[in-house]
Amino acid sequence: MFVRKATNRMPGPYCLGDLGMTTGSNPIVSLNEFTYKKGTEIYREKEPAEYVYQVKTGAVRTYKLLTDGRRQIGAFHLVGDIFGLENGNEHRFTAEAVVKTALRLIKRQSLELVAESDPVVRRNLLSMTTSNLEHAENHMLLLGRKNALERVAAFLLEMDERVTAMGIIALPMGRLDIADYLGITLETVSRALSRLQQAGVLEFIGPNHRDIALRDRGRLASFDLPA
Amino acid sequence: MFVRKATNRMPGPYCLGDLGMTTGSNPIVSLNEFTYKKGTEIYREKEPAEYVYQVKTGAVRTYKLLTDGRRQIGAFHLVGDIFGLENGNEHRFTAEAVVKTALRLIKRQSLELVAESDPVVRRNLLSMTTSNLEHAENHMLLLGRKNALERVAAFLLEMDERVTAMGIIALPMGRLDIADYLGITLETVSRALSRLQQAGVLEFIGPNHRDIALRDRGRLASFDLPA
DNA sequence: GCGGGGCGTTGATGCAGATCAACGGAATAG
DNA sequence: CTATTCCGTTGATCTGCATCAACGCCCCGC
Repeated sequence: MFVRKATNRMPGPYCLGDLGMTTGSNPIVSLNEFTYKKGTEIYREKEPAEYVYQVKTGAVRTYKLLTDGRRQIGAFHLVGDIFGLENGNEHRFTAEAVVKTALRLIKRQSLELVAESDPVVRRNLLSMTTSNLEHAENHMLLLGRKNALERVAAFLLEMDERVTAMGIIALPMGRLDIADYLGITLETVSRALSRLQQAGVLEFIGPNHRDIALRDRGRLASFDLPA
Repeated sequence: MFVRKATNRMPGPYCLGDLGMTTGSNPIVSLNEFTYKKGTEIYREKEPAEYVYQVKTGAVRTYKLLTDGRRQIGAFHLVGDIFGLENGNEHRFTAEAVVKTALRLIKRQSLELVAESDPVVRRNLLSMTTSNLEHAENHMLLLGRKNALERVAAFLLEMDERVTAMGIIALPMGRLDIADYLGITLETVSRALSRLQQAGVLEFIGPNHRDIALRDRGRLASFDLPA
């Protein structure tokens, strides 16, 4: 039931680049780039946090597991997002590529060195942590108190602000990932999406039902946070 | 069903003190102390964050509400805990006194002023935010993927490390607060506690069933994170 | 000290979502 | 191009927790 397929580790990173997060004239920090195949592990929970990552292409999921395989995805990281930033010394989630994904790697040590002297970088680092905290706080409300339809509606609205090109949400992740993010099952996700489609709130564009056009954002929002 | 009693605001704070968080010789920051009656609001979600608070006595709950009254408590703040620290300008939770509570108030502005020049304070502030994030991340796993018994077991183990005096957990909050923290109902909390009592894992000490002695922490832990 | 509301518990019942199952179409490997 | 596996959907059934209800004790105010 809760069996998960083993994921392969990828070998280490290789290339160089620059730090997208800093503003204007900042010293160069040690940078690499690397590509991960779909489903491969980027780092594992409790592993020492050596790098911070930025998504160049693709998508990443970060999650925690219970001993019997139940999984809670904490966040999806899409193009441009930075993840893997820890203030402690080890990662608190496992990170995997949802699809073929290119990452920019920043050596944590070098980043901390820059932060030491640059108040702007320091501020950005803090505001990243704060954003993560805020997201987690909102997600606690969703996981603790929203019903299935509300969760899926909230998910679509979140993705609508993040993966939309020309009004179409192109979901990189499958139903199981969505389910494990929302704390429900993949069947329940599927049923909720079907209901929203039948209600005329959304439309599936492609044949694989991962491309979604929102037809009525107002009504979708009304499925979340009900009166 | 989801009706909540209105909570009264208390007037502003009055007294002075010192900053418990700083290490050793630090400049004095603007400090006040104030007492809140049981159930009174300390600040409200979306309100500008003017102060940071430290619990001197009592306990505080911070929560978010849905429009129909469903409530998710994000954290309980017990003696010594600091809460209300926001990096943005407004509070993201509502805070209420669980019982009669004495708080130390620190003007946010003065704290930021100190942080500007003092790397130690800065580090402490960051590590506080990180602790909050870590707690929220663990709580997402609980809310998304654990069953009722596992949630209550996890709650007891968390409280065991925080409110224990002489091996006895003295819970300041009622069953409804626990339920809204764990994303279940108060009846389910009560039933889980009864089950744990009958299993010999815990014992109610007083007559009001808020004082609990853990008799078998190992078995309690086995109810959480099951194999 | 006494009365009453609040809180915790327990039982009966209901239901949203989990689980089990089957199917069809699409992506992928060869 | 074809075979195979994966993925999303839908239906049937089950179940853990929510809901509804009742009761008794404790605690608080008077």
